[in-house]
Amino acid sequence: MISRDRILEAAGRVYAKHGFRGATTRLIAIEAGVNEVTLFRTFGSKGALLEAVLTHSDEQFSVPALPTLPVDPQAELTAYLGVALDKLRAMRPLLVHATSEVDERPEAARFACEGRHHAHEELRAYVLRLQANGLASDDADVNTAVAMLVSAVMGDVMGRPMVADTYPPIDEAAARYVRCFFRMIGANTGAAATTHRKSRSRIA
Amino acid sequence: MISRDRILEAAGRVYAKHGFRGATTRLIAIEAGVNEVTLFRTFGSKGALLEAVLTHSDEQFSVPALPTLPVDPQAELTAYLGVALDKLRAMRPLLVHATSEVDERPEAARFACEGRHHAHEELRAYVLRLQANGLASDDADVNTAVAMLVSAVMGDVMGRPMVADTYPPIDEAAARYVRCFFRMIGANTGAAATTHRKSRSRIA
DNA sequence: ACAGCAAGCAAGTAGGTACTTGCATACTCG
DNA sequence: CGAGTATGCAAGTACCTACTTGCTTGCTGT
Repeated sequence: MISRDRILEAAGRVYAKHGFRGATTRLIAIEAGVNEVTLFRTFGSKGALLEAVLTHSDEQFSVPALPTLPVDPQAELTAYLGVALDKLRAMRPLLVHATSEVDERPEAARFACEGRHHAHEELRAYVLRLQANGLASDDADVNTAVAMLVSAVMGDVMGRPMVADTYPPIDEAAARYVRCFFRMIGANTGAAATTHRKSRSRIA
Repeated sequence: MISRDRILEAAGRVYAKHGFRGATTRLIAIEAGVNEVTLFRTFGSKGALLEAVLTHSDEQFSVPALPTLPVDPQAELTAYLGVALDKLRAMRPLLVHATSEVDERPEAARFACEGRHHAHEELRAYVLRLQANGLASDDADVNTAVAMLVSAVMGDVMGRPMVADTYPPIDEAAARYVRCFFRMIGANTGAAATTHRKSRSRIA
């Protein structure tokens, strides 16, 4: 039963590279250093194997929750986005293929959607807490703002490898998204340290 | 030579539905109501056909430019985003498949990236014009804000069909993104008509 | 009327795909 | 030691894929 894990991980890699149709059982077997029959004996069929890969993959995906009581919103959000960006970048290839196969393989839908939905709810709740504590303006369009932030993160992860030059520098991305987001929801960006950040506002 | 166009459009539809590997020549021929050999006689190979589909598709894609001299930024941007959203939604399936196949079919990259890059530059230039005319704050992080707006549009197009409930209502989307964007760049949202829009700020 | 060309049709080639079967090998546990 | 179990290997099945060939049909322009 050692091979099971080897196959799972190999399948993950091959699937990430070539998508479902491109991930042939032969390729997966070779990548796992395992005989092709073992693959069928262990998982039954290619479809079942790929399903196992997806559930296995989003079991491993977890982002630390945002604090219930906001104390330093800017730092908290930046850290949250930083972790989310890292984890999402690691699973980008899987995500993009899963997204494109949602129509043909419905089991991919959960994988491609669940995360976004969860993140949206978490962020939305957090902003409502900010509002409740007077840390964000009341007339903000919270839902749209959060949707834009989530899209920014997803867009960064999905698009940066293809068109890097339209995104903020990778090591500043999280912080910049947060600052822009704070302006959207009318939160004062780091009350105490109102640094004059004018010089940083242009890039290329 | 009637069949050439029929094949091109049929190939577009089949490719949009099944991706490159799933778009078999047989399927395309059937969809076009044409014999399979005609397809090879006209385009030479499946790869060449799909390349023709992509170039054909982004020739047709055009969004009206933003005005050189901004007079009603909110209306102008909203209209611009509205058109972009519509056009992108129409080509979403093509886009998502092209994105997932960038690694294997480099000719798909141009198709998947060019639009985003162009839109970013156009929007960025527009915002700089807003700033020059005193219609947007000078300390805004223009590049990041524009990246977030573009991501919001792409995210809406790509994600809404899968997780509709996290996005603003489809008929208000453009306007809401623009309002949030204006807060990001410190633009006064509709100078003359400072309507009390507090009641509209929450959704679900 | 006749040449030329676009298209259909039937059949075939060479290779890849998921998946199966039968048998041999090794390793583990009682 | 001996039974069970996991794995490897060789071969095969049935089907799909891109692409080709040779021949026929029908329409078009001169």
